[in-house]
Amino acid sequence: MKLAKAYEPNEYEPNIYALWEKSGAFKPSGKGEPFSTVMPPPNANGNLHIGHALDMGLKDISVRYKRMRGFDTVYIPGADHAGFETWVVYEKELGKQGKSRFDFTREQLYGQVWDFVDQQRGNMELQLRAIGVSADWEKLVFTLDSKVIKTVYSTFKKLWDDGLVYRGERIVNYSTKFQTSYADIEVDHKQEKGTLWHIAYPLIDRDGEIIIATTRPETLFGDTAVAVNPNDERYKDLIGKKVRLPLADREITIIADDYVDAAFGTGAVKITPAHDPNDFEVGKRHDLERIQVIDFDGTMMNVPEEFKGLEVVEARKATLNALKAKDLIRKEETIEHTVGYDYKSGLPIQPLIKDQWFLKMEPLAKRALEALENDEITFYPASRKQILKQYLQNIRDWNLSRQIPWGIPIPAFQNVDDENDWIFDEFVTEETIEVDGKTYAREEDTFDTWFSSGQWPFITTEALEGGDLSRFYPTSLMETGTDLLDRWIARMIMLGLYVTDKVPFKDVYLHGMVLDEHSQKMSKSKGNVINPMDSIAAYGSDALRLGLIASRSPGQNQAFGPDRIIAGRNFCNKLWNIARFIENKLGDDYTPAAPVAKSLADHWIISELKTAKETIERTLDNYRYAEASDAMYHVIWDSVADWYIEASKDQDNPDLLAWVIDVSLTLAHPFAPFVTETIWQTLQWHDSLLISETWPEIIDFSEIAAAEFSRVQQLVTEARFVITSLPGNEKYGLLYENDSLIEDNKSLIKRLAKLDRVVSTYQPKGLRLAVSGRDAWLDVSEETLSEHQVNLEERLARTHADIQALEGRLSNPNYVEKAPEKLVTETKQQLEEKKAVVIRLQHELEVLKI
RNA sequence: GGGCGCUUAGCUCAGUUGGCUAGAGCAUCUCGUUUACACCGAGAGGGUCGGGGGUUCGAAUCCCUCAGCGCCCACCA
Repeated sequence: MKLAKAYEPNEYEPNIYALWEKSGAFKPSGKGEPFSTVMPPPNANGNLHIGHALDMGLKDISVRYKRMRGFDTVYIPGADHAGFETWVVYEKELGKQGKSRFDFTREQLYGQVWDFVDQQRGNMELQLRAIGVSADWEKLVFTLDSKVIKTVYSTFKKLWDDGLVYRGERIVNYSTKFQTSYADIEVDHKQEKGTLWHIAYPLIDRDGEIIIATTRPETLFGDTAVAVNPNDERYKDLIGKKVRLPLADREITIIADDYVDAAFGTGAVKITPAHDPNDFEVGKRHDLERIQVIDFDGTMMNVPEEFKGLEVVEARKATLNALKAKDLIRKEETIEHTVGYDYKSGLPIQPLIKDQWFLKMEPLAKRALEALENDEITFYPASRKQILKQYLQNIRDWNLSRQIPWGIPIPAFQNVDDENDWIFDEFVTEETIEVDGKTYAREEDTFDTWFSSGQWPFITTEALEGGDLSRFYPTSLMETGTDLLDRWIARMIMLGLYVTDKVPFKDVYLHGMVLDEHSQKMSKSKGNVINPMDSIAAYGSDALRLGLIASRSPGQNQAFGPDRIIAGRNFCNKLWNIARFIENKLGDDYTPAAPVAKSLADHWIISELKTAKETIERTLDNYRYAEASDAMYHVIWDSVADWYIEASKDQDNPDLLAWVIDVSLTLAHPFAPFVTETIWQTLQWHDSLLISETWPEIIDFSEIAAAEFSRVQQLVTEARFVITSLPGNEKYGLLYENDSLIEDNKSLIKRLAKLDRVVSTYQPKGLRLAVSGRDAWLDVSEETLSEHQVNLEERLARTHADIQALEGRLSNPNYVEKAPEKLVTETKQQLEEKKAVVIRLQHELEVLKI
């Protein structure tokens, strides 16, 4: 088959993917040591972004590489119902239809979102295929599959039985926009300027007032105390006295608590247990009443009529106005403080009291810490392990409840006659159940998505059931974004250890964010988003993958622009054209025989491929993808294309040429799977799939012959350099004296250096190629030669400087004694070579002067 | 307040046990229609590796310090 002049990825990629999928190449072989990785399930609610392309691409490189190296390999794909994330998207859809969640029952909503997600999912899975992931699709797990729910429930039951799960009234981070609570780590903290208002609370039973300082005056209606530090002399005799709460016309007591910092504000703090986590704690210590004044929809409640129903922002203004009217504001100061925001809506998070299911994290974190101490998991980059440890050391209990219908229902029921009587039951499709003659009502909340995601490795490998993938647990590699270190990685480790007694993965690779070409975060609003599907359509899947991994190191955010994709595209085309040349050279009826190195170039290219292969192995074994890709790129472009192909136009060795293309394609396959497989399929001597090939074996070659070829290269490079610096563009001949290397490689050198002729002579003249270290001259005219005197002198000076540096090093006794012997020997050798060059150059200059 | 990271060529970045003349892609300049490729070939220019100090025979790499940038965590109202 004849190849088109340029590689057109879109013509081949879908067919190649279908070929792989149909052949069963993605399935584990059942032979060899297991290698497994689990896809961080993309949200089933939309399109993949560039970060997915990076994430999936990196993993796929490892998977393809390990598969070729004979591991029993599996890449388990997934899709995430993405509870809250999907819910937000769906609620927006409802809004467009003029409806709200309150128009439907929980079952109706669940069904509707299910259908919505079902439509989106197919699209997402097609995109994963376009990216080229070699995942075992038959093993795909959706986070709402029954087996997921079953495992999640059994884990919850175990936690319940072990007393690690509890229901409690706590201040939770609440999104009034989406009407659900968040986990602590989902709150976006922003440092900003705010106002600290000093407000006078009049004393009762005596004259005077106490001035409190607050940034949230609107919560004043919920105050149930004023607190001061017990050691604060200013307020000592006020402790226990009562004040009149302005506007609310209620009496509250001044209490003493160590929590209060006498140096901050006025040293007196209003205590609002229902709307501030610290005040909540103070309230517990002093047994204070909790008055909720902000409703779950973000409007005021339990307040005087004029404030009722106001949004928080409005309520603040109204409260301040009312206080001003009564002349109770003593001072306003600007302060820097941190405000928690809803990461999704951008609105402030309201701390509100709610009964929620919590998980006691300390015992779980303790085991995770032990595993980290014991180096049971290797992190790439290593520094993230320390960060994770710190997180685990300061861990807080995890709020598992979400007030959204889209998710896994929490399998708990409450006795309708006794609010403290909760039982575990999986019969969540019923609103009420009867147990022991008592009626129990279903918990309406669902689990935080990350509670199920946190069990992903042992769920997907069916480690608990001993399914046919259970041999892959613990998984080999977990690869995801750095931003998921605490919300996902930490939880997988903790829950993995808790449920299976094993760490869920051996290696963790964390990649940074893909930024735009000016190092700005990509976002729809900035309009700087690179869509992976657009890139694939324009340049091909391999180009995108090559571009994304180039020069990227773990954990580091990195800029990315079209230049890199284009460089990847160009490489694919280069590979394509190497193949075209070889196909043309070998002909349609070529059948390969055992390759044997004949020419110097043959020995050299085998040596080059060997070095590259070893580099790729060493780097890929340590997930240094960029370096591996770089080694692959350069051996193919620089060594195979620029030198070996050129040399083979002069001295051909068909069997070795076939071997070189095969090895090149195999080495490149993990990085550029589509183009390499496409080419493989067109080479008529293959009837197999490249994806299922084994990693190349290097054939015999002579180091000496390979080194000889390097010398030919040196001479050619020197000749090219000198020729380009000469005026005009005439062709020159090469003269040489008694040099068998040149003699034996005459026509090769002539071709590579584009010389007119190469002839042996006893009377050399012209320009000596002194730096090449050979007795060779370019046959140039006397005029050209004298014009080149300056050039020669420059080179002589440079060589002298090199010699000085080398001699300096060798004259240092410490260097000679302490540096490795090999290094010292090399230095000596270099010195000798440089000296020889000087002699040649000097001789040349003398001749010129005559 | 605590922690982490970054600062290397015009741009974006590699450089993992300290060791040849510090690399890549893109960009720039010169030349090139050679029977794979202009999505190309040949060649070139461009860096006191943020500043200062230290350890070492030897530092982009290790230590200290200063400066600038970025991120994460944390209940100071």
